[in-house]
Amino acid sequence: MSGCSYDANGRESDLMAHDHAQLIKNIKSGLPKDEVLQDLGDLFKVFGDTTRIKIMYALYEDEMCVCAISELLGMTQSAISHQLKTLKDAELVASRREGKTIYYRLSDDHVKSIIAQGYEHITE
Amino acid sequence: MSGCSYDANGRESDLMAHDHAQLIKNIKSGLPKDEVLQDLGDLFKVFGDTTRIKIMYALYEDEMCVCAISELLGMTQSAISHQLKTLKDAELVASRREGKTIYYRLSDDHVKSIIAQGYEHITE
DNA sequence: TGAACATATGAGTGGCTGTTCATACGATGC
DNA sequence: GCATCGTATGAACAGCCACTCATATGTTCA
Repeated sequence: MSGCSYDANGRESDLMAHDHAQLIKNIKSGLPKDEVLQDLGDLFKVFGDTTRIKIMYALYEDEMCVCAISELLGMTQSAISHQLKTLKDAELVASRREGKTIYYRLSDDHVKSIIAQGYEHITE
Repeated sequence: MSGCSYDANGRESDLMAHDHAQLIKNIKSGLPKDEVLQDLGDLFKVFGDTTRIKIMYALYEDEMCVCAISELLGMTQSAISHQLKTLKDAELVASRREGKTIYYRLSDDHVKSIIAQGYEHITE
């Protein structure tokens, strides 16, 4: 397993250098459910792509239509559309239709907060 | 290119349904440098994995050694060590040595903020 | 209805990434 | 020195993901 000497049943072993069992039990009880942790990872996965970051930044101030985003980023309409779907599935952007055009906007203030925190981290 | 009718030179075209050129110029000037956007994506990529999320959550309250984390998550010491390296390279965790044992901790309050914001987003 | 426009979507593909396995490194105690 | 413990690391491999290409959907206008 882990390699260091602990007692898997929760009792302290003579070989133990530090008390794992109790610590682990405590931390384990404080952790969110696996499902939540999975969802959290999935959410940040959506942030973890430069194209999607650019899209979200583009929508930071105002809504934009798909072709404007495509032009702004110098990328295919198809590529952008696929990414917008990903963003929408994660409920990070929302859209409205106006004739043939579909305008996308950030759906949430969390998006800005998360990006802002990340920005702070890398620029400090 | 994008498929919708805009004038690539920045002038309005008769076919244009909405004024891309000026909008794009404005937004483009407000965007962070490509390098920064790349770094932002790379940062969130680190958050975008369940194992690493679990590790960060485990370190939320207190530091832990590698083998304790391994045991907590029920994963190989090697797997955890690899992920800790990823986290350390992103400066999300820091470590200190105490004899043979190496303790890891969150290196930054941004980590907590980012996770907290993400948590809010998925649980609202 | 048909043509043009704006966007969406499915399949396919190359590149990235998380885990495993084996092994190396560093510290402690004998 | 040598054995052992705790951790790090390189190679290899499987699964995933962002883009491309072709095509479909939905809207407007004539």
